[in-house]
Amino acid sequence: MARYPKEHKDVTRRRILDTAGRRFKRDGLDGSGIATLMSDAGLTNGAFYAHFSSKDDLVAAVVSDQLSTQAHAIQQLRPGQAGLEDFVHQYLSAEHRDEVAAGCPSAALLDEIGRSGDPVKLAYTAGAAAILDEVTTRLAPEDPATTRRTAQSLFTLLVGTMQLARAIADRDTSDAVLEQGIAAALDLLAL
Amino acid sequence: MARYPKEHKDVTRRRILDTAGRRFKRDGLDGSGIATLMSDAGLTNGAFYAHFSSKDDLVAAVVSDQLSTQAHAIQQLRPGQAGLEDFVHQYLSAEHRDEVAAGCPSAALLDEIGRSGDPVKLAYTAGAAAILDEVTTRLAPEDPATTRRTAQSLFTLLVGTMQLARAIADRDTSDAVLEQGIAAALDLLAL
DNA sequence: TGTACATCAGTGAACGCGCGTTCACTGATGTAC
DNA sequence: TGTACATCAGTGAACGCGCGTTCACTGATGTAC
Repeated sequence: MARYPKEHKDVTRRRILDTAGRRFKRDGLDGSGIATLMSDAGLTNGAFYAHFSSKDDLVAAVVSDQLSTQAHAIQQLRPGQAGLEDFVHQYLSAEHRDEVAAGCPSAALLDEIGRSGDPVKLAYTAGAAAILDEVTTRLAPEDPATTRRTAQSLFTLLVGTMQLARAIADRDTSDAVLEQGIAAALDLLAL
Repeated sequence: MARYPKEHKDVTRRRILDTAGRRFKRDGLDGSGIATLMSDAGLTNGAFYAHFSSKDDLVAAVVSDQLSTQAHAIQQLRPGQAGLEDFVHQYLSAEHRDEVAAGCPSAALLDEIGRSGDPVKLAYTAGAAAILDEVTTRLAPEDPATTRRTAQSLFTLLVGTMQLARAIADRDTSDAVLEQGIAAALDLLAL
């Protein structure tokens, strides 16, 4: 197999990015090996280095891809604050808590990204800025400084709440954490 | 070496817990191996299983220990809300951001704890409840439900903000994230 | 008080395994003549 | 149109290494006589 049409390699790369995104979020960056990941993508381990120069390179690419996907999803919501309210309900749902692989990359990986090298952090920095910009433009920008603060508060509150809900062993307590989080996030938007 | 006075084994266990706490927070749960960890504690790998039945058992013990240490630290603060304001400033400081090994276990490990098994999650659940109780009792309990919500909001906001600050490559941007986080957390306490 | 023995915290080599990465190779296709 | 060749995405075995865990052993101490 080779000499495929031009787009073939791009298609494969995309498949690796999607597979890696799900695996990383489910099993962590350290908990996901190249060989099993490539096997999940229907390839063998050796093919990996035709697409990425190292695991770190893949991690940076996945972080970048996942965050821009999330920024796009936020763009697609109902316009204005109403969209953010929808987002809060989606984000702090039991479904999102239980579907880590398909969920928010920050909730799944943020502390591991903090332990990563500069290329990964740079990818995250750019991606997070795009998301915060998107949230900020949705909040009426009467007072830009305070609005930026509200956007960041909303983001960190959502991420922290989801991580807490996932770390709690008892389902009822975890559900209650999500409910309190929703109320707190909506309060924040109402200010 | 053996047949030490009664307390000797407890002293060694404590040393392993402290060493493991620092390593886990710095390098992650998956990123810390038993052999190097025991070597840091001045012992050889084999001795580990005289103290813990498995790595998971150690992780659960460390999580429990770290969170109860944090609950105690919160107890020692100035009484009432003033103590919580002090805590916000300590927590969202550049020093705390840069000293992961000595810092908050939730900021360093929360998403990895969410990926762990039930014993670890149970240890976290109990530890987090103790911390939230401590914070709740410091907030005037006029309205217990709302107070609990404020305690949880403060906790998730602090953890999320610290993780975000650590994941950002640019120091100035990270400093700004901490400042915004402090303002948001103090706003929350002022309500 | 002096000696023999039981205890058990800690030693260190070994186990099978999966890790990230390298590399000589394959073989279906597009291109050149 | 038909044949020879170059391309290169993907193969799969191999590398040295660190992982979590097991286990026969050591040897300084407390205890029994």
